[in-house]
Amino acid sequence: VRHDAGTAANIYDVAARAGVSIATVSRVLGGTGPVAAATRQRVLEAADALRWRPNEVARALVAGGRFGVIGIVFPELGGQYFPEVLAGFEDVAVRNERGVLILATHGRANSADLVSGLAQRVDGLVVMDRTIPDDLVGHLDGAGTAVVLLARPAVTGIPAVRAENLHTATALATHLLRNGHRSITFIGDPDAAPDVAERWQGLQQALLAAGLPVPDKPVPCELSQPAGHRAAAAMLDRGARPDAVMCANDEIALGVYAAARERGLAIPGDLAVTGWDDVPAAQLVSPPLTTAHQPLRELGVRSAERLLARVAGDRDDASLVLPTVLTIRASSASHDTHREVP
Amino acid sequence: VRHDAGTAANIYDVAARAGVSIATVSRVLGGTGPVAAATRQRVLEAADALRWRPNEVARALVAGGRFGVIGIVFPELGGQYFPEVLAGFEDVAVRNERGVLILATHGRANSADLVSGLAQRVDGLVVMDRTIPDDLVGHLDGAGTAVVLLARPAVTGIPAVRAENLHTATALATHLLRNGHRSITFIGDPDAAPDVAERWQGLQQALLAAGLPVPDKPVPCELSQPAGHRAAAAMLDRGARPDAVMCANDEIALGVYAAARERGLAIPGDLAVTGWDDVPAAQLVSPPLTTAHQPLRELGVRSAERLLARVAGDRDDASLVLPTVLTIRASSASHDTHREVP
DNA sequence: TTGTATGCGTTATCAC
DNA sequence: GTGATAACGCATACAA
Repeated sequence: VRHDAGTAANIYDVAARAGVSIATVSRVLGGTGPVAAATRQRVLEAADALRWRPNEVARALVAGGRFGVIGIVFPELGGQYFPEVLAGFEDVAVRNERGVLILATHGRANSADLVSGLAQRVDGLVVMDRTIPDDLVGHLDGAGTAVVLLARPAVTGIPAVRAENLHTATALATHLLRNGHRSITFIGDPDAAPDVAERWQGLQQALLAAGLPVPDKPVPCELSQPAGHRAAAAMLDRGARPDAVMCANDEIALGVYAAARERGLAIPGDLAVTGWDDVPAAQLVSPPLTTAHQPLRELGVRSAERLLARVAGDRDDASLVLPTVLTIRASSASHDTHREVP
Repeated sequence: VRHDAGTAANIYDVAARAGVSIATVSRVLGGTGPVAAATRQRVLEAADALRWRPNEVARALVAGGRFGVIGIVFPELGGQYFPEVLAGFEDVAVRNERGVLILATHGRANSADLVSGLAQRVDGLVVMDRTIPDDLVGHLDGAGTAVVLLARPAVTGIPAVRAENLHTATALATHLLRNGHRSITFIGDPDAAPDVAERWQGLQQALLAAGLPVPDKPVPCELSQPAGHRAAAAMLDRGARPDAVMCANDEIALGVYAAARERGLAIPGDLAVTGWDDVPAAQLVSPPLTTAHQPLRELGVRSAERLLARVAGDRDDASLVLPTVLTIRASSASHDTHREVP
């Protein structure tokens, strides 16, 4: 006499109501093994009446830890970048009938524990940036949780999915140089993410190749608009006035816009600005922002696909680099052709 | 002789290595019951050597379905709105040591099944918009999965968390009327979300109160920038030229900006525009966009908090309405004071 | 303080 | 075609 209220029915309740054994109930719902049509009908009706659905946890336990769930670990969740990656990831997951578990480490000290816990509840994990130490990555993958890395270098035996940074950054810097910008400041923290480090490196290489002085350090800055605003304000207010600033992402660049506007500086007349990511706002602001278009959504899609393949036993550990497209707009034009009255 | 490779160790392996029973191992790691210091030490060392962590699935099975995971169901994942809500939700979850499982229904026909499946793996679920039918909401809550509704009306016994819409929309429309805008078109689909329906209703009420003709239907439009662009283009190209458009959200409004710009129409000189949400881009575009600021992140925070309370047994079913702040910027100024040359 | 035995809800392997 | 029953990995009441 179960199924009073509050408590969900279990397989025994259904079996009793249909007058069969639990084995038969399991066969009917799992579609495994032969069942007489009449029996199947009775079981289905009983399950329906009791609103019973097999318990996923018990199912996962007997399956030896197959959950039908994949996870993704972000450093943060804000901004435009991570949500777009997540959207692509989720799309693939749902298409393949997998649940999606997410975690943002926020630089917490116990990130490794959090991720270890997460790994216990998923079939596989996409790990982004430097959210956890390399040895944990290796251990998780060795312990039966498939792992794919995202936006960071690969680890032996474990594939990474990334977007191109170095060459695109060099090309972007070269574009600025061609437009007559000589002093170029990088705003962003290379230690914040592998992607940022590569962009900074790309700028350095371009300056070196042009025979220009290479700044030894960037203006450190978080990847957010308020941080970009503050960093640019501080820079400009202490009298530093480069020809151009190359920002680690679009949000920083939009913060620079605000700082420049406050100080009556014209873009690109007084200061050329470039971003990275090509967020929707980049083409709406004025002047439209020169940036590098990363396939954000596709990063999520490809990493999810690789992860599902690995969960299914694929041992291919080749990394994947997705193309980034330089997107030139008005914010990086030469001073001469775009001088405006502030 | 377990723990060869590839396979994770279990509690028996650890117990054997430490020379104790599995009960003792369980006690040590769970912190339940008394254990001699020396024994505890041996167990800890064994667990460490085998890199063993208790299996969360088995643990959940024993606990009768307590997973330490909460879930949230979105209609979609794109745009600026959902990610921000998610960020707030995730923050509360992690602070309370809970995992986060997400699902976007994308209007799929089998959404109810997907959500039912999700409910099997979480302690509680925040359900947003009209992603699943009311009776399923009631059933889930009755079957042991705590439920909190978000951005939609409450169901008997189940609380909802929402942001204010009706009064704010009326106030926004009244603001437009005061600025001399007489014909106001609503762009957005009231059937898309309860929030949108209330905004549309607010406009109707304001027009009615002002004794002006009330349009019988809005211009239907998805909540995205491209859709807003298309809808506005179609409207303008068929000669309809209202004084003002009130958009269901900011993304639609930004699409209207693009359509207006293409046609040489000045905002607000030829067409006043308002949005909803106050996304970051709203203050960056020119002219800055008049909108209504919803506490997006707080919607996520509050719904997560209510959910955790319900998971813990709280039966309070009072709903919560968060304040929305009308944010007047230049895009809704009167025609006279802001006429610009296109 | 520690060990033994049972149950959580399901699937799968046997018999029948 | 169908029914017992043994795992799956862990927590815990009960014994010792």
